[in-house]
This record gives sequence, C-alpha cells and structure tokens, in this order.
Amino acid sequence: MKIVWNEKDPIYLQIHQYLAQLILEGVIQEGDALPSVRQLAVAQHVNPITVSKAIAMLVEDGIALKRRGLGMFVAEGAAEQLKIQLRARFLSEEWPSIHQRITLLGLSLTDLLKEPS
Amino acid sequence: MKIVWNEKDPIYLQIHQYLAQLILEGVIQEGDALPSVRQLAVAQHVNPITVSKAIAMLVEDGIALKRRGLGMFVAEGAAEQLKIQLRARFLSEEWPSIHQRITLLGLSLTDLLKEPS
DNA sequence: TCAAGCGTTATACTTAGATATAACACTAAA
DNA sequence: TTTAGTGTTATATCTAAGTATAACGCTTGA
Repeated sequence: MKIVWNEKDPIYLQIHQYLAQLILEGVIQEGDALPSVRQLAVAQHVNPITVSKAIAMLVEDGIALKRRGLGMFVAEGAAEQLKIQLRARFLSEEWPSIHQRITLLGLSLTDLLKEPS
Repeated sequence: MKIVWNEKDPIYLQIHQYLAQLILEGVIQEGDALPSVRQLAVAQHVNPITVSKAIAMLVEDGIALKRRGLGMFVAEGAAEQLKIQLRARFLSEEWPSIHQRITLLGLSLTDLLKEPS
C-alpha cells in the first residue's frame, strides 16, 4: 500500500491515517512491529519528527506501544479499539457539520452513499 | 443567525460559510446588501481584513458584487449559482475521502442518521 | 565491548493565519 | 460642502503549525 498525499492535510496526519488504515485492514496484525520511524521517514522522503508525531498519536490512544531501543508495536485489540475510536471521533467531531452541509446543499445522503465516487 | 465558531477552520472561511448559508437560505435575498465589512468586523470582534477575505471569495465566485462607496450586494441568481458551485466543490474535493472513511469504518446509513448531535 | 538498530530531542527556519493601526478613495445625503 | 457611511490597502507584528538538520541516548546481539 502506498500513501496518496494531498496538499491540504499536514503530513503527520496523513501518515497517521495511513498507519491506522494498515491496522484496520489487518495488514499489520496485533503484536507486529510498526514500520520504524526511520524506515518510514526515508521511504516517504519525510522527516523523522513528522513520522514520530503520527506514531505518538497512536501511542496516546493506546493503539501502539513503545519499547525503548526496539521500536513500536501494535497493541492487543488495537484494530477493534481503533475502529471504535475513529468511529466515535468521526461521528461527534466531523459528521455533524458535514451532514448539515449535505442537507443545506440539497444532496441526498442515500444517493451519495450509493455511488462509488 | 449567529456564527458558531470552531477552532479548526480559519476565521475567514467560517465567515464565508456563514454568509453563504445566509444567501442559500434566502435570509439575504438577491439585490440585498450584505452586512458591511465594518459591521461584521465589530459584531464578531474580528479584523476588517479578515472579513474582507471572506467577502472577496464571494466576489471571485460571482456571488457578490461590489459597489464602491456603497457596499457589497448579492448578485442576480446568486442563491442558485452558489448552490451549484458548492455542490460541485463538495462532491469533487471533499466527499470522495469522506466516503472512503465511512466505508473503512463500516458505518451504515442508519449509524449516520442516528444522533443529530 | 561495540556496532547497528531503535525512538527522541534541541535548534532554527518557513509559512499561513490573524491582528493592529492608520491611512486612502468613493458615494450619498444633510 | 461636509459628514458619515462604504470597501481597500500598506506596514508591521504575532502566533502556531509544520518541517529540516543533526545530534543524542537506549537496547540488543554478534
């Protein structure tokens, strides 16, 4: 899987989303090591600090564990936990205003969900 | 109607959205004057330049007209035009990634319609 | 012991956004 | 003509976010 960059969001958020997706889809399983900060930084032509920020978010949310000198590992139950967290966050912080705009623009939610845009 | 501020988006974008909403909902009709830059700036405790930015976007999109010394006015057909523009922008620039996330999180139409938080 | 791998951090630069202040140019009505 | 209302603009400053460079300290295994 490759990261598809966009101009709008900060790099560290895009990396966070990329890692979250890998975990959600089971590409990285529980107990597995995450790609190392340095590896990711080199592979994506990005700064280690930027990658660190993304991983720090996962650690804060209990999704990843850090083991000094060794690397970062996916926590037990991470996939399920992550899904719960991201759902809650999306529904409470993002969806309300998006939904409001959809309504304001007279778009049909049912139609929107049908079409693979 | 009052502006409900959020921390995330730049102020000028939030003001733009506020004005767009007023026009879309017909609170300000075609030919009407927009609230003046100075009025808005004072009322919202914001800098005139910031308000100017928001209105400049409306002018660029042909939604508002400037009449020197008089103020800004809502253009003919602005509501319809605005709706078309915002729809197109939303569908091409925002919905695809939102839709992708909804799918990834396994959210259903029912989930999305549940809580009007 | 020490090399090679980890993550971390100190310092500094760049940029976008927002602000403050103050002046400018135009229009209508008293 | 004057006044009070429009929007505009120039200059400067401030802040937070994001990034780059480079060095640092920890842990394991040869």
